[in-house]
Amino acid sequence: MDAAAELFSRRGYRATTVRDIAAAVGMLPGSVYYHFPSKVALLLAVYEEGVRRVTRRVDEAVAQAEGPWARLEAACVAHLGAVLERSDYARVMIRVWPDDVDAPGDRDAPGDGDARTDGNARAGRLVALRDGYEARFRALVDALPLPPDCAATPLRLLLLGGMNWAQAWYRPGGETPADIARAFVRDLRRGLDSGADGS
Amino acid sequence: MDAAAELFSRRGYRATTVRDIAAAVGMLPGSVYYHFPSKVALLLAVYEEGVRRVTRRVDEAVAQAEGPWARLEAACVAHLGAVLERSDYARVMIRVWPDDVDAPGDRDAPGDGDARTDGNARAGRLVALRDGYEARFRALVDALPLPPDCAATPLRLLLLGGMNWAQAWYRPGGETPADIARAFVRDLRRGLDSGADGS
Amino acid sequence: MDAAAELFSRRGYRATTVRDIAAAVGMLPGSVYYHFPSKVALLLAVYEEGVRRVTRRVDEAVAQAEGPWARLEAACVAHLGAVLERSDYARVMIRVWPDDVDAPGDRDAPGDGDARTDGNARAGRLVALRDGYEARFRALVDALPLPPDCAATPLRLLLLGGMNWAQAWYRPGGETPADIARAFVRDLRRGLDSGADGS
Amino acid sequence: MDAAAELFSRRGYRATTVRDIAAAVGMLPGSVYYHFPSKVALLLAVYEEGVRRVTRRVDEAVAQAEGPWARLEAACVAHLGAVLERSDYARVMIRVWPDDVDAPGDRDAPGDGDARTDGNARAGRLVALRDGYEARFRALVDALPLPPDCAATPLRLLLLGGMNWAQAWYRPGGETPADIARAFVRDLRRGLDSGADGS
DNA sequence: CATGAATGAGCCTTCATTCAT
DNA sequence: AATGAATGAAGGCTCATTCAT
Repeated sequence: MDAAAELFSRRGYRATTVRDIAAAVGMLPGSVYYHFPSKVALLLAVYEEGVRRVTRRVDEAVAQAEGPWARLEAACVAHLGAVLERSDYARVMIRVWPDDVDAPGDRDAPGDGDARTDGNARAGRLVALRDGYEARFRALVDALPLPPDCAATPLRLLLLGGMNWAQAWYRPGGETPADIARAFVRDLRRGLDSGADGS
Repeated sequence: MDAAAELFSRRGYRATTVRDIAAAVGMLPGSVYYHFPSKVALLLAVYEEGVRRVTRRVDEAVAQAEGPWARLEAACVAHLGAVLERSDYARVMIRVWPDDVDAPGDRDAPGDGDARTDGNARAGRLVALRDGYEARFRALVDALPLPPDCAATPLRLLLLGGMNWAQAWYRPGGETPADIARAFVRDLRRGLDSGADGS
Repeated sequence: MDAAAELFSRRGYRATTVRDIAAAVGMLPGSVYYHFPSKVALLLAVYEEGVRRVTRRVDEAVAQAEGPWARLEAACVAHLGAVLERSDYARVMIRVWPDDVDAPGDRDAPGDGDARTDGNARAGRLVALRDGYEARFRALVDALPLPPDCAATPLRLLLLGGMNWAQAWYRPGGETPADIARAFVRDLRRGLDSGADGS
Repeated sequence: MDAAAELFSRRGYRATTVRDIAAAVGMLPGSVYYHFPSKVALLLAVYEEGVRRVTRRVDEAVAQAEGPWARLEAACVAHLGAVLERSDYARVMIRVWPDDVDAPGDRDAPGDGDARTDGNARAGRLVALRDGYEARFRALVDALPLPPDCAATPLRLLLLGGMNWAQAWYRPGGETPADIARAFVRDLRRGLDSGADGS
């Protein structure tokens, strides 16, 4: 029944109705609630499964590569493949913003109003899941033999962002996700400045 | 009235109600419709203004820089600054996915089903606006003195994606958007591989 | 399974779900339907049992008392005890209004519209049960040596109403139901007793 | 629009749907929410109005009577008239039990589970309103010249209960509510009156 | 005897939108 | 230029009920 991942990944969380999901599997809306207590719970389950799958895929790919750059490249190939083509579950991780799940009526909750402090539990769960996953990339990038004046953080953020954003422009049929991932890593690895001049 | 940009950028299109927007300016929901024929039209106006603003900002920055890398860097600093801090309008460009505006009831339209062909007019307008803007970056990257075997497209996509995705993790108070943008460009420009080994 | 009486008596008929009842005995909702054909049937069974129990209790109490006033008092002590403390089944008789069981969709049934004439069969059953039980009190009050200008009906209605309504304010810990019942009867008796005899 | 009182008083709170109420005034369900933020709020408004009306009626009647028994009788005539015939609003006070408005899903709320301690705010409001009103009767009964061994509380409870429960059996066409109320008071008075005087 | 899975009608509520004033 | 009142289509969710196993 978890092909609800397909709808969440394609239309986003809010634009997907429980009715849509039910209809997609030939059920009636009420029936969904036998399996999941709420729409949010369904999303959470899908999201978790997405993280689980992409994590396994990446871990396997990394395990088979040698050398820090090769490992990072393997991870990126796995990540981008999952996120663009392989798995609706993984796609959900990218398409759904954590705060999409905040209750619509919970605005101006009592309190000092710092939404980042008393942050919603559900959104928080999503963020935690994503963070847990991305820790892998942190480790991979930290293991790189980088020039002393080059910080790992922006590099990681650039790479992950570039891949995640790919959902905005990627269309099947052109270059494969694997090719794209390899190009990204290669661009970062070697100097792009052919020499000449500069600023 | 266009401080609706704030809500669209913070909560997304679907999670923002016309009521919210009206209330934010002390109006009643019906009154919004005197100024804009529909919620989508409002978004479009905001989106267009966002594109306009970020375009101007980028163009000005580029005009004052010399050399292809410096010009790209200036553009990135302008872009990231707008998208992260400066402008709710610009933020909307990133936060709102074009297909968020597709009519909820227009699903499974009859036809051959190629969403790219019969694509929704409103979503199409948004895409067109974004594409028009991103053409600047295409030109900027094409002007770079790149190694012969290095394609401009993935490079551009990586850079833009890295910047746009920054909305997902950026929090004010740390490194400035300008610093981040410069780090991104620098990382791409010079080689990151310190030499040693590889594979 | 008939500890569903507890829920009906505490929450009322409509506020109690079949799920609640099933869960209270460690079953699943569907399983309830092996034992009872419908929720209404369950209520009816509980209601009947309630009437049966309170009837037995009252009859026993009355049998052991002598004199019309003493018999009435005994009946009231038994009734109020059952209805306030002793039995969830009896409590249901008071808490559930007969028309609570009318089918929600059966409104504006075609016909002459006299709700008392075409009255719903289920509600009617409940009313009949209650009436049958209250006949006891009618007899008890009719047996009282009342002044000639004092009608038995209002007296009975006042007494029964006062007792039944006690569910609205009674809290365990204060005066006992028996004390309350005795006070009610005594308040009515003084002066109503034309003189003759008594308990 | 407050003719929703009619439905609440006739069918009870839970059995009355917002659709019913809207239909009764030729509206659509959503339109009700322009005037009241929720079904509970509507009930509260009706309930409050019911208390207000019955209070005014009783106060006026009491003001025109002289002597403690006459004042009590006047109050009862007013109360029973309102509750049985005059006002749907007043009827709601009797028909709707405060805990009918408790949220259906709020069961097993966190905490030690004493529902009477952490009682629901909405139910509490209803109880407070009713208590405020019934204080009048407390004062009226306390002012009665009762025999020393006769407690005012059970007397009041008997009388109020007898009247409120009348909704369960009263049918228009027979004795009038005023007659019934007078009979109730008279039944109680004879003998309860320590002798002195009266109306 | 009981469960797991599903149904379908209905519920309260939301929300973009309309329109006379 | 804005409001007040309504609309109507959904939306998430509940619940009595069914039924094959």
